[in-house]
Amino acid sequence: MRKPGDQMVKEKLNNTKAKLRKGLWSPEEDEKLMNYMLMNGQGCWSDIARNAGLQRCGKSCRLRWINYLRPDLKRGAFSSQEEELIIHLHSILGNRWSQIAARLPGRTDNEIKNFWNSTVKKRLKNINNNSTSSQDSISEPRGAVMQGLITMNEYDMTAMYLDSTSSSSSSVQAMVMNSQFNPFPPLDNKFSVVNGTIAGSFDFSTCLQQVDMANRGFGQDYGVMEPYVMGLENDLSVPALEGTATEPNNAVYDYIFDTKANINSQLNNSTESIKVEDIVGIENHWQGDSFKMGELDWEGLLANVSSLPYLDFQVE
DNA sequence: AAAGACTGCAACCGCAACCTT
DNA sequence: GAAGGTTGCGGTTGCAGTCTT
Repeated sequence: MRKPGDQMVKEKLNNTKAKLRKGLWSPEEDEKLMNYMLMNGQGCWSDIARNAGLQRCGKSCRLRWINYLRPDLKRGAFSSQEEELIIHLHSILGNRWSQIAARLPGRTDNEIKNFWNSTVKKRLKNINNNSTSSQDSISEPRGAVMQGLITMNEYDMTAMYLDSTSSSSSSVQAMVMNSQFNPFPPLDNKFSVVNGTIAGSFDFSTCLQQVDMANRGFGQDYGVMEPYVMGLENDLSVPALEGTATEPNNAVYDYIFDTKANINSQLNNSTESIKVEDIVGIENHWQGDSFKMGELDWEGLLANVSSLPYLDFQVE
């Protein structure tokens, strides 16, 4: 970075800095920047700031243009479809807001970040609290997991997701120890474990959420998390959940937590990494035919998701 | 009606990566 | 290769508007 060598340069810099405005943009400033951008297009931002007659730094101009003035920006609240997509993409990408924004036309990374940090996070947390309070005999986070395993209410799984990501004991967790245990039954054609052992780590909650989203698709409700339970039943000799969706099955969640602990200890010693697409099989993630939602090409968007770059999960 | 608490969001900050000289 | 300059990103902050008491 620049480190001015002499006092004169320093003073000049300070004088320049002192003139620069900060804080909220006035309508006049917006107009200046908008006009300049429409006339001249994008270029070097510090030049733009200067040439447009703005007492702002280039960085500030860039931010204002990208987050507010750009003509292709979509205004207004997020639709439920966008919300679903954000939750889904966040489960894959984490806090890579720019990458998430790249898959939501007309939305900015800042907007999505704010939306996540205020609306989504809070909503999921509330739902999680509600779901666990109805199971007061089961402690956290078990209550949440139990609830998620038993029912498929709208946000059970994402509530679990949030619960686990905010819990230090299960922040970055692993799920799969060997190929016999497949956390993604609907995706089993894609899920594979390297040499019988997962060679990296990923969020335990994420895999559960993947199952949730994969089973539901957009707007679908399967009621019970059947494939997950079937996976357990077929492969692990753990009794499947029987009867109604409200009966807890201690064996199932005990197994999951034990497995989780085992995997964690394995992964702590692992030095390799695994690609997320190997795990979730994104291109086969979405069931059903084409989606038509609002004005967006959701099918295209989802296809676009399949082109996500590989993500290497780091072992903690 | 007023004051304090809460919320949502625009904008800033620091950092890292990349490009240019 | 080093240093300066720019861009882009994610985390954080500050403030205006809204809600609650």
